[in-house]
Amino acid sequence: MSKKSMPNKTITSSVVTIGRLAEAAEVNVETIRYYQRIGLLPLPQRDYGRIRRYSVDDLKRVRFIKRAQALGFSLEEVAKLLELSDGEHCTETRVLAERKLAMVKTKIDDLAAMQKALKGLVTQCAKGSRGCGCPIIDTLIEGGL
Amino acid sequence: MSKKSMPNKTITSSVVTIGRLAEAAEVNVETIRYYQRIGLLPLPQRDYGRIRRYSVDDLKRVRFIKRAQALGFSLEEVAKLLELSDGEHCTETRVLAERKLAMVKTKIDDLAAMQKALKGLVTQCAKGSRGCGCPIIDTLIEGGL
DNA sequence: TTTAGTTCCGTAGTCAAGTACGGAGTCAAG
DNA sequence: CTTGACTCCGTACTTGACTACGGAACTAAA
Repeated sequence: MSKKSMPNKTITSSVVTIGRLAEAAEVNVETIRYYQRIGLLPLPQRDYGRIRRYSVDDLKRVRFIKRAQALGFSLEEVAKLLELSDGEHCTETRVLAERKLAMVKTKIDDLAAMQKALKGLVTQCAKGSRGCGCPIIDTLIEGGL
Repeated sequence: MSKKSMPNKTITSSVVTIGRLAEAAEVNVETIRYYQRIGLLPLPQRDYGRIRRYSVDDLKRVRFIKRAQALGFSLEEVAKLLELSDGEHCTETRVLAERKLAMVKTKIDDLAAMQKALKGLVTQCAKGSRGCGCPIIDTLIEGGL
């Protein structure tokens, strides 16, 4: 049982303990408990004895949280995104979704600009031109000195 | 002089004090000082008297930092990105740039997936279909239950 | 020349997001 | 039925990224 190995750990049994969930999601056990405390993760029923059992859905949820975070969303924002999933209240949900969409679009545009700059840099460096700097800074500026 | 107003404050004079720089970049004065302390922002010479003067380049730099942060880069990563700008050491720079490029690509893909999910949600909601939830969570999962 | 409004600098406090700890309870294998 | 690994829970500590504070120095306008 390797601790940190092949990309993407899988849960074979669909009902596991916190330890195996954490391992599969590649986070600390305490992180799971933390997410429960702040309400980001539901505390599952304890079907078998005193110890809680987690499902594949829980794993998906944790992974989603982690990746959304890597995209610059705070846990509070992630919570909002997750709310959309199980949303009633259509109108409300829609407004929120549209707001998030705008946010996402900006991020994509910014990253695309950054990508372009980095690509340019790599090309320059490949050519072996000396002093291969590039004005990366300019990539994320939308006017207004 | 409105404190928080029109998008994108401009620096008219190209040589300003820390207060005006902070205002233009829409950050706290202390944030500027913090960035200087950790070496993210160069401390400018004090040409006129004891007080430091900042240029448009400094403003650009702060704005870049803020936007890169919003894209999920830590200040340490931002520092690396900025190093690329004034980079000598072509080979090294290139390796780093390529690594960052991969990172950026992943982010863009993730965001694109999220965008798609959100769009789907908005459409569903617009149709007024009841119980308009969507599996946003699934958007950021690349296989491996 | 006064003086209100900065700026400077060091140090300390805050907030989000974890991480660690310790003792008691639980479970599964031997 | 013991034993070693794991879980539970509360509380406390840590880290990254600011944010606030306070007193001395500076600067520009009246």
